[in-house]
Amino acid sequence: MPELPEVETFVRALRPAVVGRTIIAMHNTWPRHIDRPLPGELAERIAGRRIDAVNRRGKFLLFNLTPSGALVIHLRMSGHLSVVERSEPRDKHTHTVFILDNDTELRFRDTRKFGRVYLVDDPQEILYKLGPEPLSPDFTPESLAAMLADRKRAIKPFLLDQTMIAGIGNIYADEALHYAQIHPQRRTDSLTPAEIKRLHAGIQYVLDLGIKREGASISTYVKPDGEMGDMQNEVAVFRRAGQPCPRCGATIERIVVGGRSTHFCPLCQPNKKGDIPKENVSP
DNA sequence: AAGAGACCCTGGATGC
DNA sequence: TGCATCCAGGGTCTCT
Repeated sequence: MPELPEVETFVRALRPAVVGRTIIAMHNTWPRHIDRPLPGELAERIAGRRIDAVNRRGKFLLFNLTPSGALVIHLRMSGHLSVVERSEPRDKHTHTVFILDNDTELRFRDTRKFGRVYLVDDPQEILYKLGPEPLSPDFTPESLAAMLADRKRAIKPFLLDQTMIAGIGNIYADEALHYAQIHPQRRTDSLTPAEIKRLHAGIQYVLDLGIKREGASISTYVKPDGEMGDMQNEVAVFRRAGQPCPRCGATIERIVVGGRSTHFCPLCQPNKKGDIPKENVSP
């Protein structure tokens, strides 16, 4: 499932293929893919606009358009974007297509159909609720500490809350908590300064590694070119229940927290404040 | 504030 | 072999 590193991988791959291209038409076979405006109106309005930049905010892709506006895409569970020759046959799950001015097209394939497309004047219409970018300088241990102290909930759903921190999904939440040796059900206001520092480092470490490895091909995700990412080989706990923890060898468990399957090591992520076996402290 | 549950979807896994 | 059923998973919404 595309999270921040997977979306970043799409952005980097698409950028050279679409920047400077003009969209000449849009085709859609699944109207619910288009959040706003109505599909017919989007097709009419987007034709003739040029893509000037491709960026990411949280898990959203942003295509800046000239003379105005932005195309915003969220891939949700199974979305995939690629730019291919128009002559290439379309996959049956390709529901939205932007035809470009050089005989290529930007294809939005989405098996689960949860993805969404928006054409807006100002992306803030969609993005205003998002929390900070976890890899930006304004995300610091201090800013994280302030957010955590302010509420009383389990840390795992906190990490998945896009209004707190933008871009973390189920894989990277579990991995960051394992890195930081924090139990997923720990209350946000119970974390010690040392734990918060480790969590901050863990979030940045796993997301950065995810980007370097071009995403985790664990369920359906593949890179824009159809190849698998490499992050699935670096994963310590996610979907590894029953297997040994790479840090301490204990058996990884799966529980449900906030309605999401959650994977953790019961030995190096104990559910007690500060209770970390000293032989298992990470290097 | 925050948790629980429903909803949207399909393919893969499991059950019979 | 084949059919029915369950489940994951991000985000949004409603209810408590």
